[in-house]
Amino acid sequence: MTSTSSGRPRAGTTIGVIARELGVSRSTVSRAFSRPDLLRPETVERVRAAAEQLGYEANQAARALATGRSGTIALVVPDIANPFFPPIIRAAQAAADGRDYCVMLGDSAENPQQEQRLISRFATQVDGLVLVSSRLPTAELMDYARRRPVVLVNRDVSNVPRVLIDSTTGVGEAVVHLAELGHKRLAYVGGTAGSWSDQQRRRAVTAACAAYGIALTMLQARPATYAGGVETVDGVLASRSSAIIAFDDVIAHGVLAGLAERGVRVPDDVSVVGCDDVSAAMTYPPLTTISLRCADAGDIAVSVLLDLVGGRRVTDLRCSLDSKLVLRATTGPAPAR
Amino acid sequence: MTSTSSGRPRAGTTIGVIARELGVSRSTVSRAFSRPDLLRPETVERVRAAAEQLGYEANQAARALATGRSGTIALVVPDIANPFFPPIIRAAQAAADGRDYCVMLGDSAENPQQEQRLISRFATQVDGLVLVSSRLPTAELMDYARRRPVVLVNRDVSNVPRVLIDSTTGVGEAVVHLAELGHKRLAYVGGTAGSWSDQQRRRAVTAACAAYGIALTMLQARPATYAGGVETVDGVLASRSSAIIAFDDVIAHGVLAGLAERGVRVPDDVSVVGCDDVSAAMTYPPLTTISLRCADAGDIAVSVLLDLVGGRRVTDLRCSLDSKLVLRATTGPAPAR
DNA sequence: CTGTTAGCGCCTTCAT
DNA sequence: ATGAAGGCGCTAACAG
Repeated sequence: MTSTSSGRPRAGTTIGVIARELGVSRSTVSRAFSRPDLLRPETVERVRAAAEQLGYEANQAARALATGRSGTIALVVPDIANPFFPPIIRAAQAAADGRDYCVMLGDSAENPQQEQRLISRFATQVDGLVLVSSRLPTAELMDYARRRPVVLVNRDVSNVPRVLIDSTTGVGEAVVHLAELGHKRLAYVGGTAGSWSDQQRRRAVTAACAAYGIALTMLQARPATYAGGVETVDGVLASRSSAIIAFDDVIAHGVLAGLAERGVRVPDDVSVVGCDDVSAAMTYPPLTTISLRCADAGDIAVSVLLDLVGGRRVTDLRCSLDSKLVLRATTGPAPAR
Repeated sequence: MTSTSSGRPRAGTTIGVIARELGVSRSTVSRAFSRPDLLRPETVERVRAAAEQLGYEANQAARALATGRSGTIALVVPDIANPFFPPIIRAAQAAADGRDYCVMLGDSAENPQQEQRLISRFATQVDGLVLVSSRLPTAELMDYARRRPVVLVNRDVSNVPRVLIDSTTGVGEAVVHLAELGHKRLAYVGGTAGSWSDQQRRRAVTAACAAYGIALTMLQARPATYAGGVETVDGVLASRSSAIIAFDDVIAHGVLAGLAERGVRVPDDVSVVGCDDVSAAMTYPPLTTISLRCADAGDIAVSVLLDLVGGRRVTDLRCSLDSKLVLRATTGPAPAR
């Protein structure tokens, strides 16, 4: 027995049977749900009661066919298992749910072809899409956006609405912090080459280091994973940097592990800063990192998308979310030379 | 410009326009896609070419309305941001995609009410559901399963198909390993109270410790998070255990942090074992942990579900996936008393 | 305020 | 092997 008092939804309870039961037309039943404002409140109530009692559940497919809207949006990400994305997905799903929308999830496995396939598949059956860290060419994204509502996250394409998780301020703070600790040589360990985020961070470190007279070595974790972070350590050491800023927390942890393997102490010998703050607090030693507003991004992206779906014309929306440095245990004074 | 040679999908390309274009009936066009075996190969080819050229995309809603099947399944999890789930989700999505199905994702926020809401919402519009670590009462799950195809992951309800990520063997191996290292007192730090997984692990440690004459202290991280793990450390220390098995890697890391705060060395003073092996390898120090076949679970759950959807009658399927201990850096010989 | 009348785009018997 | 006709369940003018 379920706890609800209604009879269990017998398949095949349509507006038709409710209508017959109540001696009204099917339109009336339909309106009781979609446009109750057009009905006498009393009627609405009667219909709803009958529906409840008969275990009626609207058929979404039928509704979608009739209205042209599915009540569903798509969300595609490069890799669900990368801890950067779950907070975004979670917030996006919650936001959609709050507006009575469902979300279809796609994982492109960092593969543009797969991403394209997913988008084409989804495009025909959702009201709009959120594309996170898309790996697709700009022209293609503009193309998609022209046909259906699209919101980008962490991809800056003019004329398509986008929310950007901006690490600039956080990176700046990190460099200042390191400079104040007396560091003179810094290494940046980049992530996915060419990604919007990586480019942004490269620019930010470059600018900040220039401003503070810090020598900067540009490295790249390949692949952009924990293992890639481990391997990058030789390069870091070769550069004689006393501080490292990594593209993300995962790579930072790889760097940490690589450093430890070689007997380099953190933060005594070398300081390390991560980025994302998504697993940083849950690991030992606690990683000093740049905290990003990922959840906000998911939430906002969906809100914007649903506004678009609702017909609001948005003119080149570009929402930038700031970041900040969070001090924990992996940074310290530069060692004496 | 897109790379495909086909014209861009003009909205409103239906089987009707293809039919007219080719001078055939709509049935023929329809069959070219859904039942090509009923058509002359040559006809199929002609139709497909025209469709391609006109940028035809089947309308899923219409198809769903006509056939009663949506080509979509639902996947609901308690918390996307918990690193245990993404590998499952990822594999499930990939498996669905491979069979041309879409997946709707729901996050219940560990909340049974929310889970119920999501399920009701989804139930009407998907062909089947995968429920991961469901927090719902058994009776209710059976009820749902009676109406639509349902596959459970990590929840053992008889007569509903389920795939269980079994930690028993791994826990056993962990206890043996610890016993061989000379540990006499062990603490188990449990997770979400009452969850299937936690119960299973409790049983497994209890049995193994009994077999090896190890004194066991049962603790519980509350909440079942990193922070909860940190706080549980006082209890661990009070029990004078020299080894700890934690419910999952996240809690294990909390324990690690708590231990470090109090100056307890790992593994010199205390050994720690996690469970899941999902973030364990990507963190420093590398955590000895019980490796679970999460991705397999997602994959299998979806396969089974789609078999069910396809009409195969499954009689009380119960698939159990074994686990194994993975040695890394957080276990060592018991300290001399 | 409510009923009537047409579809939405596709699939599917039933004929041919 | 293909066409004709009806219906899936709902919404949306248009009347009244």
